[in-house]
Amino acid sequence: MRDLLYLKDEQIKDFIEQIFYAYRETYSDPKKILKKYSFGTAHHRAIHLIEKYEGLTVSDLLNKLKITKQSLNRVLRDLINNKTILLKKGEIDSRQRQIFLNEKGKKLFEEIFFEQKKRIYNALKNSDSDSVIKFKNVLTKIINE
Amino acid sequence: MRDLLYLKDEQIKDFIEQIFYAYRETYSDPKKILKKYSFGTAHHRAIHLIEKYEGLTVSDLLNKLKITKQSLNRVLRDLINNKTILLKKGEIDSRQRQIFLNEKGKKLFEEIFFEQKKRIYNALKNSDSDSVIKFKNVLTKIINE
DNA sequence: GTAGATATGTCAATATAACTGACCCAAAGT
DNA sequence: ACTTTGGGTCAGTTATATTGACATATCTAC
Repeated sequence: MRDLLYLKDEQIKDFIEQIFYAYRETYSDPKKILKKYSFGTAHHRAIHLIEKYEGLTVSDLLNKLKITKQSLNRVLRDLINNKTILLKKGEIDSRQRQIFLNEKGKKLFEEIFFEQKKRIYNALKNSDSDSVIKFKNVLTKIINE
Repeated sequence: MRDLLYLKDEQIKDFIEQIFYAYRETYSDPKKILKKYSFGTAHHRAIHLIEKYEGLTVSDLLNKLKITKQSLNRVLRDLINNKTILLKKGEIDSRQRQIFLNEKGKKLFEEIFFEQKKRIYNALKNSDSDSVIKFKNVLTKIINE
């Protein structure tokens, strides 16, 4: 049997604590910028995914965020009113809406990302690629567990 | 110069996305148990830290959670009323309050932790110790950046 | 020993982001 | 034609955080 002595409860408690801190700090960094636009972290998460998965549908976004459509709708409405995103009818299925950042949204994303990437970049720049790969592998396993 | 080609923006965006998922999933698992006691994730985080740092003071907890004392106070009041925690006067400085889980709190913690540890344990059990160490190192760097 | 700083607790109002439940329309699939 | 799906919306509620003001007890420094 594999040696699991390094995997004690105290180690697991550490991870649970650290995952909280990592999330909180990572999403705290761009809050000042968001506030300029009267947006919060809910808007931030949506913008992040819309940039990363350009043209994704409302239900795609719902599945990633795992919130109710009522909650998402408030966020999307704000972003539309602010001219940060635009919705297009789905090409294949015209019931669907595909979501895109417009020019203003792209600029906002870059501003947010500039602040947010610093933390990750600085943490990783002194790590070797093996550490980066292993970090990602473990993170993926935690998510898909 | 070190080769940083593996550290592109798209990789960093992945990490930002994955840190969100990892946090959300890790803290979702015990929500059913918390609900039985009419507690939420705010209570959960407090219980976790009180268990891990037994006897910590109110200001220690504030520094870890990084919320206002008014927010924390609501949580602590709920936990005290529920007889989950108890506060003792600080031994050295009697202005301080040291926080402890009582018997009921310890049982609740174990119940929560049992649910929550599964995800982390299963993710790590098939990883070698090098992966676990490197995962922790990167996570620590992200937090302390 | 008194003045000021510190640790904690509390009242009140507000903001953010989520929830449940009900209902609507348009378009697609059968 | 009928049902299902994707999306939007109204209304009310809950959970968790905020700001600001103020109170009390205790410690520290002079």
